[in-house]
Amino acid sequence: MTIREVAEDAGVSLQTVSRVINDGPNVRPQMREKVQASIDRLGYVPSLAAQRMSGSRSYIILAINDRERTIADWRERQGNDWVDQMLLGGMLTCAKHGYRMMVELVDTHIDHVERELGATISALQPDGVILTPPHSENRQITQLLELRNIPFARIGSKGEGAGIPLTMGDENAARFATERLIELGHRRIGFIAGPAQYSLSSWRVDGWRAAMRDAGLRCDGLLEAGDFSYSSGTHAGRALLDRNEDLSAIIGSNDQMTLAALAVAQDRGLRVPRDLSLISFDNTPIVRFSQPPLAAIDQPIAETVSVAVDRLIALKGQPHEDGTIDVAASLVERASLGPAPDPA
Amino acid sequence: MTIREVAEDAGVSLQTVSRVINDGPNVRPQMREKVQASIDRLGYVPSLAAQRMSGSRSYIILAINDRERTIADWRERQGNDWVDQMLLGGMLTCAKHGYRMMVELVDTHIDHVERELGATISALQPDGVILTPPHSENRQITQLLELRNIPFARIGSKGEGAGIPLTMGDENAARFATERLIELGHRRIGFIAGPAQYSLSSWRVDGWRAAMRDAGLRCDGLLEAGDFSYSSGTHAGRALLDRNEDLSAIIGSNDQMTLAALAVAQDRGLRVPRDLSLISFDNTPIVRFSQPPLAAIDQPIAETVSVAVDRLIALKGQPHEDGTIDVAASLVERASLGPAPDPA
DNA sequence: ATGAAAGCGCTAACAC
DNA sequence: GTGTTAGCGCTTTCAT
Repeated sequence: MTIREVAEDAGVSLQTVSRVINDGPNVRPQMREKVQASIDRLGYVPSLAAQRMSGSRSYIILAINDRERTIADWRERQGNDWVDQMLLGGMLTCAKHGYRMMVELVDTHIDHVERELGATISALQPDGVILTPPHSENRQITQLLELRNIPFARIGSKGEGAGIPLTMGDENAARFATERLIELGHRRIGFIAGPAQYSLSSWRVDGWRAAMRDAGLRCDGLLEAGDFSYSSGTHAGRALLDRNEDLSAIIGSNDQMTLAALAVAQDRGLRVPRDLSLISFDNTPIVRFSQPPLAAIDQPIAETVSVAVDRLIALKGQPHEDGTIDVAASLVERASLGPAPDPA
Repeated sequence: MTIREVAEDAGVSLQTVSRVINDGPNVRPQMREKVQASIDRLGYVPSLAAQRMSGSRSYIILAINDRERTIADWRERQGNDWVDQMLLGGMLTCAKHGYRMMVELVDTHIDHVERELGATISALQPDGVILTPPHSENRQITQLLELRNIPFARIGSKGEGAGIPLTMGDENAARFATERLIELGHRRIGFIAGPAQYSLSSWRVDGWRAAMRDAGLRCDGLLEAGDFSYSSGTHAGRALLDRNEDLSAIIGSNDQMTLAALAVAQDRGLRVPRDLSLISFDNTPIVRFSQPPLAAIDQPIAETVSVAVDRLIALKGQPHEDGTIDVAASLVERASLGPAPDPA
């Protein structure tokens, strides 16, 4: 089935068929209908490769994830569904526009980034690329894409520069979680930050700090940083509890670290939420199954990716001018969240 | 960067470069080296679209999943990592061969299957397709692929016919799980089967039946069927417990149903594993977090998909002759598994 | 062992 | 509004 056969069938030129396919101008409605009828009857679908070849779009959006972390997540089977949520938002929205989403894993820290990504770009020639942390702020990557003139979205990035910046309300989410704890009577609220190479780590800290400050509370000794791993959460949890006898709540910057903090607390005989409340970030599936289940800031990954795809396709290469797009996260309350213990 | 520039740079014809790229014959080692040097230096990577256009392979393997079920899993965020495991096995193995994996969701039960899948095939022109249950045994789909001459793998399917059949040791796994329970002293072992439209449902039943028979045990009243949903597991669990006072173990054909059976048992005051042992199928992430964690047959999805990709690429369109490929599943023992209660 | 020519299916640019 | 022409980057013949 090629465009030629459709043209013959409809008794028109290739070009007219092409115009119909691409919703081009200068086709009489009547003609359009006739051609469309042939297309439908013959079950014709244009070849992506041929469309790409003739200089038009490739109809492919490429989503890029951190290779090492993603593979580790898959192998460990901890239920992290980041990729699934990306696919949910990305594939469906791509499909809506007649695009396809492809997923690619790219190493961050090695020096081959350019070669690795460059090769993928050359092979696939995607119409748009979606970068996720920590790639979103990798200069090598953003520069490569800018240079090659590939529109891209940066999830978890706010900087000016090229590419569409999108965030998931990190600062507000942290602020809101903190405010909720304060509302429940908590005064000493510890915070386990993510690693510094993720900008969102510091945004979350900012939100927490702001809420504490607004409530007239001090943050001294209440901040620890981890690297998103369970073990770093154990370490941070211990440090916070060691240092603060009066600690009554902890906000962790992801689920693994917060689960670790939960384990530390329970090891020390603290009851959650009676003695200690916990709020996590991410809301991956497993937090519903801890004892008690963890309250968590839900990251709207699917929607963010969906918005990114929409923008990428709508922009068609024109630069994005509207500043950072923020898709708000929300707090899912669960049993790990309770009123502050009486100041006995 | 096109093949032309490489040819000029190396001072050879386009053809020679093409031969080097494709490991073709009739190139002197010396020439090959020279061209490869140019390729490396210029960072040339052939365009997938152009390769496809000129009649050769598309270097794309398409993995097809059930649309409704997959989207439901993603939305519900129950931690089902089937797609992730497919990607783990599929993407990495594709990459090893210079291929890409694309994921596509296809509706099973509607009559548009042919149009829907046909359109995808026409657009993408994949070099191979991987079918997962229940698509693996959908005649409309297999016939379409056969007709279009697209090599495909059928996961969870044994029939003769076109396509490479692959299974995950369903019968043996069920048999082994049953034998393990018998070894632990269990005599009355209930089985919750999956829905009939999945062949693997009956294979698993067969394995259980065979093990029971070999041990001289009867199966009467011990079989219930669900549809893989939690609620169907609740129903089946109740029926089994209602009917069999002496029931001491249940094997469920997937995690959701087995978790439901666990809840039913606990609702009735049964302690697991003291009063009732449970073994599940799938071993998705959440079974580690139930109380107690569920012993489960681990489905080697990643490896199975990896094998499928390998075969698909190796065969290059020649028919597969070696019969069903079986990738063995294994039992992961967890706290839901214990000795049978004393026949007090 | 290498090169030249033809064409894959489509769209852009131009003609009418 | 519609048709014609050229060419995208590559691999396939086929010549040499």
